[in-house]
Amino acid sequence: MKNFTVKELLYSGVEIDSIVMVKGWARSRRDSKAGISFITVNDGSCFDSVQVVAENKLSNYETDILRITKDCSVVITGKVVKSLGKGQSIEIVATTIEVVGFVENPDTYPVSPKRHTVEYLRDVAHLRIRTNLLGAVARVRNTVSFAIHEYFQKNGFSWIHTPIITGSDAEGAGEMFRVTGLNLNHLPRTDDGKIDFKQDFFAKETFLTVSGQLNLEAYCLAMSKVYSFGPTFRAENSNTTRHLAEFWMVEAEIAFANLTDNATLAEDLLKYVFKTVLDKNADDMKFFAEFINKEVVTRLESLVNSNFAMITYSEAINQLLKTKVKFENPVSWGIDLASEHERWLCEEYVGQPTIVIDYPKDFKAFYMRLNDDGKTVAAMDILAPGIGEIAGGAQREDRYDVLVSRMNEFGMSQEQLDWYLDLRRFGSVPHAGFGIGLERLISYITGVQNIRDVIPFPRASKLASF
RNA sequence: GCCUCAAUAGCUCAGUCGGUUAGAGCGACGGACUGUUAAUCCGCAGGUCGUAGGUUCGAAUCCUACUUGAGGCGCCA
Repeated sequence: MKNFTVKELLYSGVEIDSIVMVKGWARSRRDSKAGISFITVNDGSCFDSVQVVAENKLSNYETDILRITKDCSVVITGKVVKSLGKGQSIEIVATTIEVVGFVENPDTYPVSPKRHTVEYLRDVAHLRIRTNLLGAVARVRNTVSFAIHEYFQKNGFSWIHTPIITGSDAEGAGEMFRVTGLNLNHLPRTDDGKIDFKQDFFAKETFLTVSGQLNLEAYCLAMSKVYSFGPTFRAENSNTTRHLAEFWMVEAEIAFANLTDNATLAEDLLKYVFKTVLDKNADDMKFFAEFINKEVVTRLESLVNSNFAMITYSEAINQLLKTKVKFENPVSWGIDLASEHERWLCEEYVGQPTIVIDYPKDFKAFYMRLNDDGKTVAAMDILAPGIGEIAGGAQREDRYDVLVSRMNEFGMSQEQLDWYLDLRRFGSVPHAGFGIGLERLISYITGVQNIRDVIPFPRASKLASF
């Protein structure tokens, strides 16, 4: 007898009268005194559950089947029939139902068949996957991840596994977690009382990566089109709906390219991902549209068929100065855009994802290419309504002298990044890249507002359970 | 890190001005009914009111500290 996933049963045209086996978890049980019970079974393969009809002539009807509660694990064998009821085209008339694992204490089982808040479900992250919401998120996350690889692979990019442990403390993207093999109770000291990292595993200070970009640039200047996709770590004590201490980031880097090429690539990638999700996860997206945010489907559909808006920082400042909307943070050329400014720009002024380019050099990273005006750098941020910054990137400074002087402005030691400067000495080319926060992207796609609900087991300040 | 708000049944919440035995919905359990699918109806059980102090004749309610959570800001993806 063939084993089927629920998805195969519901959507692969399994023939009526086929004898099948399906395994999963009971979502609900409803009894009819006519002598039958209805058990819906979900196995995570798709949003919908398959309905199983259990007649009271089954040998374990009284002893087992009438004791089935939400999330008891079951193995069903039976015949596929056209459904007599509404809500599904087919159902399974069971010949056997084996309850593999009952749920102890169904009265206090954390994921009872009722609405739960996402805040509560975070405390039971190991069980929350059995809800419609978190199951749908998990499937979309998978689709997004695979689509990203698919896009790059179809377009000639190589996937580069940039290191997780880094010795560079100059990446500048944020506070870093330390990596050490030292015994924290007996730290070796140098003569002047500082910690002697020469005795540590790597014989130097090391950290978890905050970005694979610098390493990725090295591969870019040999392989032309590269990307990395993996976990990233930031030790910032950020307490928001859009920050995590451990998150996944996609970074792309292209050679012989400028900022426009970069923006085009990012936009094309995002559209591909949106289209793929709409295509593969229509039922999950329908659920988000119904229960989370009415607009998640329509806004993705319209994005796929339109161009992202692009605006320079200077134009953005002009518009922010023109509007009658009052901001907490005063607007003038030279300020870093605050959340309220970004939100107004993409939500009110433009109304869709917006690429802001050419920021003042003073608050952007040292590696961004200085524009000819001497005041701005070739940076770009992609802002998404409801989320804020979803991607950030830049054309890189490819001129050795300019890069060195920028590093000096930032008070950075050349010694530390000598290898990075080498890339400008030996066959340097204009190149550009960007990073996309995977969780922010999923948050935007699904409408699930808190980033902690779109990653399986969130790590954030004071949060490392499970 | 800063600001604001919150913590009462398994979950979501109500609880008036500080006053007798702390309530509802959902869930669970029992029953009725039904090809049901967020079923419906009836019934029953379920509480050290986040923790520790304090004020008071009396505290879920007022005060202090702590813990945890949420939202906003900053940092950013």
